Amino acid sequence: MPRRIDAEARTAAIAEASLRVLEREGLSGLSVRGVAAEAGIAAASLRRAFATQHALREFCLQLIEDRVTARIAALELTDRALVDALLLQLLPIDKERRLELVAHVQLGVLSLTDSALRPAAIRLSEGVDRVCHVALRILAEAGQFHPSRDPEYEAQRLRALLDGIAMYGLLSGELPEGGPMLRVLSRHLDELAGP
Amino acid sequence: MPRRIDAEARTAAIAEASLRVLEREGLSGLSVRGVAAEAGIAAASLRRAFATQHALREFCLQLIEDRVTARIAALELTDRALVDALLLQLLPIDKERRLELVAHVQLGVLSLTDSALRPAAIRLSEGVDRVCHVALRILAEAGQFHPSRDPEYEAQRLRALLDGIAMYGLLSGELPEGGPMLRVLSRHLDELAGP
DNA sequence: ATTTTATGAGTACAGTCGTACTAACAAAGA
DNA sequence: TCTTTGTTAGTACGACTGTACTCATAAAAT
Repeated sequence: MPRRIDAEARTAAIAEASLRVLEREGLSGLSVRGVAAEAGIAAASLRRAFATQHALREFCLQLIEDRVTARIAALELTDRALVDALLLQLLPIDKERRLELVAHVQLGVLSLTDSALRPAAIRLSEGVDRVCHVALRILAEAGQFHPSRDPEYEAQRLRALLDGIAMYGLLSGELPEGGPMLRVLSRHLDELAGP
Repeated sequence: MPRRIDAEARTAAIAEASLRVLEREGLSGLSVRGVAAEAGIAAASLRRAFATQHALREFCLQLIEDRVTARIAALELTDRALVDALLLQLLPIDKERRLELVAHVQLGVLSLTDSALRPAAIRLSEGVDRVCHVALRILAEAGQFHPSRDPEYEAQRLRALLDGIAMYGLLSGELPEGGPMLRVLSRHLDELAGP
């Protein structure tokens, strides 16, 4: 009957505008009017797509996970090269990934004091965990993970290392492709092949 | 002549109230009226101590550094036990350290979009770096850092690992003293003694 | 006792916030 | 063509924000 619109595309466009606002202005910029202006729509239209601020914030976290997942799924590599590419998707090595990461930590920090947002933040965190586990399994299948090493320990260590490198990259502005911090990650992965 | 007051104690009390507010309510709670109420003083008095919001936020970061530094200086341990204690001061293992860390990341994330706050945030970050370097030097002097290892690489790796564990601890609520994440750190330090 | 200062409480201003409306308009299905 | 739906734009409300005042009071130094 009526004016049909692609609701999914709308919400996705709004959420992507939200990520841009989050990176440029931070949490305080994630307002109804601000996001609507960034998305180029009326505030009332945004309000139709997301009835509350909480719904918008929650969907932003979901979008980040979706985007990272999609990029990872599109990787056409194997073995160590795949592991490298996998982990790089979670680090601020360029503008696109930095955008996601800034938005991610902004909402993650908000979730520390906004209990309603914690489930979504924890879900995203578990996704990072899964990536680390998968990365180590790929290394193992490629024979680049020494049998004497403890997979669970290494997974948790890799996860912490990854997060720490990401935080460093965010604070220092950028993570140059061949820079010292990425070399730390690469060297760490190298060592996993030995005992 | 006049009613003399301990300005230092006043600003410190205000900043400590700010940290409590930051942990309980997050960045949006760090308002003039909110902090003044938490500190039990009039808003105008807070405004006398800190003329702008930026001054207050900056001083909070400074206070965090001072508190951690003071705790570290008070440690009366040696060798590996000192290193353990040193690094634990930067992790959310109890309420006091969690308070500091939550406030730290809140302001750190704010500094991503508030360039005026970045110098202070970077200063605090460099303090963490120094702690990591010192920790490795203590290990080396205790003979628990294998000569074949690269000190600079290990310092950066330790720093990222520490930050990552801290972030995990914040998100998961608490870091139990003998929990898996602290065992990761301990085991990592163990490995530094070998080649 | 007088002077000097910081305090507390209060008021004010111009913004922004989330949320909730209304009303006019545009487009697609029946 | 008519109906249904989503769009804009605009308004409104109460609450909060940073900043900037006033003013009476309490306390320390002279």
